[in-house]
Amino acid sequence: MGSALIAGQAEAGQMPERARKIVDAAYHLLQTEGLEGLTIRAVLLRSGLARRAFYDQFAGKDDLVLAVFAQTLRDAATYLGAEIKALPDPMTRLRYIVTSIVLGSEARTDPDHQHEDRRGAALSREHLRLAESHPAELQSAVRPLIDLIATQLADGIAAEQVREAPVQMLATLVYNLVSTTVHTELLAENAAQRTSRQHLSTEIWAFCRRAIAA
Amino acid sequence: MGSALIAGQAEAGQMPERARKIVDAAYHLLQTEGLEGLTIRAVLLRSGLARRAFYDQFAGKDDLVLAVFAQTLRDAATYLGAEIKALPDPMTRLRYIVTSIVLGSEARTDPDHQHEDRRGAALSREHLRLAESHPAELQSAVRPLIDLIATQLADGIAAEQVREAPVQMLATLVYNLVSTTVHTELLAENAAQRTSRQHLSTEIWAFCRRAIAA
DNA sequence: ATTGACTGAGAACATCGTTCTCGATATGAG
DNA sequence: CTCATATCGAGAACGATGTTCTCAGTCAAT
Repeated sequence: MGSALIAGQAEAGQMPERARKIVDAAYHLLQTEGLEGLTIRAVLLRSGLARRAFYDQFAGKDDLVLAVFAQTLRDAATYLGAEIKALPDPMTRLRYIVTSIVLGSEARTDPDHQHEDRRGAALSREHLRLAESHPAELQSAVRPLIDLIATQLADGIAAEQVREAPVQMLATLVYNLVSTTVHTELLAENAAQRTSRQHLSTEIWAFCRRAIAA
Repeated sequence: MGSALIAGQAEAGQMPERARKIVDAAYHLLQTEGLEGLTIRAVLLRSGLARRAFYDQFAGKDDLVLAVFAQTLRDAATYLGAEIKALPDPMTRLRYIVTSIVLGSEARTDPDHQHEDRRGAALSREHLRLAESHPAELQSAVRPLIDLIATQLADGIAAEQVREAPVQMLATLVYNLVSTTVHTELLAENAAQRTSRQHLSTEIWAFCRRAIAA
């Protein structure tokens, strides 16, 4: 489980094939090399395209990052949205969403997956910069996942499991808390005094649950 | 109130004068120009020092940012630590700390203060990058404020106002939530559909209060 | 006064995002 | 089939940045 959170090849959509190839290259580069490795030159090298082709499809690097952002979150929301259908009530669903984001690819030492955090961390890092330079685009990129959370919160309010509050804002708080904390904590941890991921996931959920509970 | 949160000239400490001048220049540059304006060349221009002098005092740009980070948070912790002494119980103190961070320089239109968010936003933006490249140094830079929060949480537990939980982790969660959310929200807001800062501060505190309450 | 370490000023280098140039290739009209 | 025009790949070029290097000038100690 959780692996589909990061599976995402660019879906067919109405995106030109060129753009799709570029986003795929960036997606993979972010995963293996981190944000520092995501350069236009590297993307072009990996996608086999020309410089010109890139600037035909994207307004600039920010535009590309935004596209990767949107795709990752769209994939995650789609995957989680399907997973939680089987769960009985809003609170359980929220817990599943939150812990899935924290646990990500299950913290296994599997070398195939050890880099999967990097894209998430990189995107979190870009969050604030994009919020400053492209607020509208960022908001719409994050919307799928925020909306998924907000929907569960609204259902939770209806079921009187969640306190009455602005769901959009509550959802944003939850998302920000989870995404930035996860990457701060996980990156800061020395293998030695390592807070286990499972433990972190439990604590974050306890925090969120109390914060939103009726 | 709140203005001392960002007053900070570099305090005397055991820091060489050269380093202090550089940090001061960076501090001010970050405030007026934002992260994009913080370049080594600009710092040198503003401080009147030579390139060599900079690399004598700091290992690189990251080292400088870390120093600004540390100073800002140390100042904030010192200021808030003094302010809350007058307050009666841990929960009230926590509320004061949280809302002070959110409200920052009181959201006034005072042109002297309108840029004060920029440094905070810039530092938040650098948080994750530094967490990845200099985890230990970052942690010690953030420690003063985290510790201040953790102390109130511990007092709160003793007074049975706060649930029993790992205070250090709880403090980290609160700090991350507040700092990143504030800057995400405040930067994303169009002057039109603007969530008022006061409102945001109330919501965040409600969120935190419930998350930590006994 | 001479030597030697230190240091200021900035040239130089590598890398980045972005733009520009140019020649090849493809395409459509006559 | 030929030629004119548009399209596009390949990469040079530009400006900015972080970092390192060079080279005098300065200042202190012997």
